Amino acid sequence: MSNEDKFKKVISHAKEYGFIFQSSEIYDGLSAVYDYGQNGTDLKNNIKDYWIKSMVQLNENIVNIDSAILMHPTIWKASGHVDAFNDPLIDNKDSKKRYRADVLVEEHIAKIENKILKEVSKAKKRFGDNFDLDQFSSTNPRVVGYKTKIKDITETFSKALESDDLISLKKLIEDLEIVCPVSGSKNWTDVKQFNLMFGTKLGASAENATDLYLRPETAQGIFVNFLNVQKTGRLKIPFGIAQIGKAFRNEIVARQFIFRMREFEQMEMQYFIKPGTQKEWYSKWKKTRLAWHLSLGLGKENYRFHDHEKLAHYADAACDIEFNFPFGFKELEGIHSRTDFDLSSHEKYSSKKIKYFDPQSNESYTPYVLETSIGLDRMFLAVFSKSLIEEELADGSKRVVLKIPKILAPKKIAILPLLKKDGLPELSKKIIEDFKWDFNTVYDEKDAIGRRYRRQDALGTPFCLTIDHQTLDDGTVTIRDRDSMVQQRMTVDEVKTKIKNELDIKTWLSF
RNA sequence: GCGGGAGUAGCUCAGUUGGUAGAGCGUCAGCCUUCCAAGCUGAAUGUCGCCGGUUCGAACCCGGUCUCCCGCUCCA
Repeated sequence: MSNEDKFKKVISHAKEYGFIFQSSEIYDGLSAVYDYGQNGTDLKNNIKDYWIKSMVQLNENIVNIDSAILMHPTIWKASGHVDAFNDPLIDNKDSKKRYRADVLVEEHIAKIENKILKEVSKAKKRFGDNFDLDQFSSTNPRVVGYKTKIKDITETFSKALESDDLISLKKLIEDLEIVCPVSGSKNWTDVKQFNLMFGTKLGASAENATDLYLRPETAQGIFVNFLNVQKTGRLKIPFGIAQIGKAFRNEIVARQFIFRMREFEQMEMQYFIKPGTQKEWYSKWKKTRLAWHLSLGLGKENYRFHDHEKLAHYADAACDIEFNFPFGFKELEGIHSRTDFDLSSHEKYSSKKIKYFDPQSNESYTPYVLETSIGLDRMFLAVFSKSLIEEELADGSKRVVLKIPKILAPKKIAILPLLKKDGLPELSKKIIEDFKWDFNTVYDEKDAIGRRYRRQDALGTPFCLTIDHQTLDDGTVTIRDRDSMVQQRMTVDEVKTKIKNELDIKTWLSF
């Protein structure tokens, strides 16, 4: 099966079995927005729970918060998003390629700088030890010419950028005769400004409303609450603040099902550390986070690290944990060493002191931050797509089964009376009463038992309990395992113990 | 945003040069059945993505639009 076919099956299975629906479907849908259905919500909540347990419950120095989606607009200036999430883009009409207009100009400048370097190295060869760089640069006519050119371009360029003057930016590209690297043509469209943040308004009356953004990431809610949490929680560095929540990005192109959505959910943890210790914490969290993924048993070969070469403005080291999605290896989680960029920046913009006082060393400092940030929807897609298996059985028949890690399965147990008579349904319901306090339990009496097993397979239910006449006599039931299809007869108490063992969080999360 | 493909039942899809919509699977009710789908009987489910146009008549032709998939592009 090709990857594309496989991906299509993932998407239709997700819909058919109540995991994911397109948002507003009866109104033709809303682009790149999806709803989680009855089973998808269970799975998603179980993923959240697995993450929270691992990150917060098992770490006494990591706490959980839930900050608001709406935040003070200045936060996004301090965080850098107002600048960084605004891209001027331009298309080449011949090659149909799109470029960032500012990058085109920057690359052009870099080319001129290269020419200077060439001149310098030529001169170095010629003059040997007598070479005086400063004197050469200020007197060589070619170099001086290049330098003037760069100065002129930079001036016009930064003026245009600062005032968001898109017309001048286009004119600059035309004047510099920048060509498309692909088509080689100078046939450009106008420069268009794209803002990746969703705008909204605070205040019901139009004239007094304040412009706000829906948060493009959850991290800032943690940074701006750093002191609140640290002081009220009496937390000592190193400590972490975790948060699960929605974020919004007005992606230019949102694609690949729930991989890139306009409204999505992040699970983030910001770990506050002493400056200078970021390298060791970076590698420690890389290890821990990968181990968390591997604990689910989706296959070691499906994960890899991808180190960022071009670092974001806030980072001094960064990498992604990539997962082998049906459309290839793509980012699933980011691990970033964010330095003190965010806290310092908020200190500056808010004019409030944001420092940590270390009682042991008696010094006060701005903590460094190590971030782990995972896309919850991507994690869902990773689990779901890798779990969907179409296998051929010994008798040649096919079976579609969702081999979701059992700890994450939306429904844990299906109670199935072998026959719809002789008191078996009634007995089954009694057993459900017993199980439903501890496990998400479902009941099904319709159709042949084999068909019911397959139905549960398609939903990923790990255990099926079959109630038959022998159950009436001696209280034993048949437990059937989703993955191996093996059946065992045992008492209800033994079943309980078995399931509790298999779903034991301690076993899953001990790594 | 550009290019390509697509949209008909819950899912996968068929539908003749334009004549008022079907199949398989699934679902539901019942029968049969003592442990792994594809046994029997019956039933429900569609503004043929949406809007407009052409036509006596449109799932089909034309225009627009929305949505999805792929490639490019973008992606803290």
